[in-house]
Amino acid sequence: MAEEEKPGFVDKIRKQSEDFPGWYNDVVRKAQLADYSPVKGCMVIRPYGYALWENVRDALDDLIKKTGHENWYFPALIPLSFLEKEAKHVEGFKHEFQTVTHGGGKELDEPLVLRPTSETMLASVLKNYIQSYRDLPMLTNQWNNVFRWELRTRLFLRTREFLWQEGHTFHETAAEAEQEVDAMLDCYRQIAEDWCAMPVLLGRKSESEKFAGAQYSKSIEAMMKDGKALQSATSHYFGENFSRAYDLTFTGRSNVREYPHSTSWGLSTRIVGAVVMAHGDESGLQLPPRIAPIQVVVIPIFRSDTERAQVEAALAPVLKALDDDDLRVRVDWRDERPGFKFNEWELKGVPIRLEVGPRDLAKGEVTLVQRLDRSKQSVPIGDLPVVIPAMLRRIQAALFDRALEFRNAHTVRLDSLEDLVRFFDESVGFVITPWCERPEDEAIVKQKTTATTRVIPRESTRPEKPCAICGGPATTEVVWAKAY
RNA sequence: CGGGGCGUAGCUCAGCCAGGUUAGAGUGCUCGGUUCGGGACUGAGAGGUCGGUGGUUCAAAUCCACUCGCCCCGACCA
Repeated sequence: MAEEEKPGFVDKIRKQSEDFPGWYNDVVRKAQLADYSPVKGCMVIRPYGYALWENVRDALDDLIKKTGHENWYFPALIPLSFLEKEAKHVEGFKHEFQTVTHGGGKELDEPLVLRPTSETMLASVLKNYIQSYRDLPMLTNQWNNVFRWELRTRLFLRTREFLWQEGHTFHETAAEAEQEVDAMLDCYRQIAEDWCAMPVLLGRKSESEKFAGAQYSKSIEAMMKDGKALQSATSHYFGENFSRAYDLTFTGRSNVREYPHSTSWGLSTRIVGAVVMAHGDESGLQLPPRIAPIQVVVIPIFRSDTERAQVEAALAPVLKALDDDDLRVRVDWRDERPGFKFNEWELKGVPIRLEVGPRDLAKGEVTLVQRLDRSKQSVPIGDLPVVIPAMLRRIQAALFDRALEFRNAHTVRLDSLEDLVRFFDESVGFVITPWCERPEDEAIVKQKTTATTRVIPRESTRPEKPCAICGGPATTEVVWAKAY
């Protein structure tokens, strides 16, 4: 019988190939990553999803600390007047404010805004700690929640409250601050590529796509399996914008008051949604081993109490072989049939399944099955300490390679508006064109295709051909895509 | 915020158009038996303010109005 015909199949997950958004919702909820909550637009992150986030978080926290930053914590409530000091910033965010107006049953003299981001709080607070060039660079980070009044929400991708880290730094010179922007963007590239196995494009955002209040923004962009782009982290250069708005100054080396140059950069729980959509398939999640909450799930197989005892005894040396702090192993002793467990752990994306049953025991071996392609192999128990870590590394690399191959297969270079419009009419993916950087061109393309500019790639050079949209002299290449 | 779709058991849904016994199915859940290498079978059982409010009617899951929520597509949006 085909899997689709089996009773209850429809209760599992919708097909990725037929209904991508429905598939995404099903996978997130049925793999128990997250769920809807009693509060509109806000989600509950369940233990399996939170463990996944923790693994990404810990890896990034490590990088942030290794690059010299320290973690702080700042208040979640920001006086409205703080936010209003930087005109473009407040203009960009005011429609998303969620505001506390009452305390102790009385109306507050001044409303407090639930932080949508903390540039204004940081500038207001850090001016007390920055007096001299000797206090710079000030390299801060905080892990927190932020609130934005989104009109259309999706689990992990866009919610009214979400978790992230926001780094904020202040520097003596523009050059040093700009280096910081690139250095942190590279940390994000490492998290995306080396940990989440998602190849990303690095580059600068267009003027119309940049962060409110920034001089420029950079981002990493990943391709999802439906060909859409997901902005997976951003890094912003503010110049003196925030320092001036908050009158944050330091005494420079020549004894004059100067404005420091600042940056901010963030990566959020959205990355979890990215991992789901970058690697998942019809059976559910596929988690990169380095961030998988469970890397190896052990399925004992037995038909009687006698066999159960035999399997249990045989499992002792297996678990001992896998007893490594760097290996995350779970044994599934639940009273269910093996096939049920196979399907469930595939839905949850566990990279390796280790089966131990009578047939294996007779040979002194176990069966390893890779989530990647369901390939099976028998391995002597004694070889597990070597075979398992090697297999996890190969799976990690294979997921990255597969995602890169997918992206390459869905990326084209085009030179005209007609070709670009036709591409988005009948296809999905990234389109690279020469561009003159006029915002008017973005409006035209968006109106015709709903695609937007994602990044001006870091490595792009001035093209010889004219702007694909208006025919004017092109100044750069740009990547167009439909985006989340 | 605009357009479309949908709210009936934990989940997926039927019933509504054409109002009429005690509101159903599958799956899940609890207990028992047989099973167990790709989503088992079977017996018994628990589980529902039919999203909410108001209206029409002898009678509303079903018709009407309002409202709340969810999903999709847009707009908006680091």
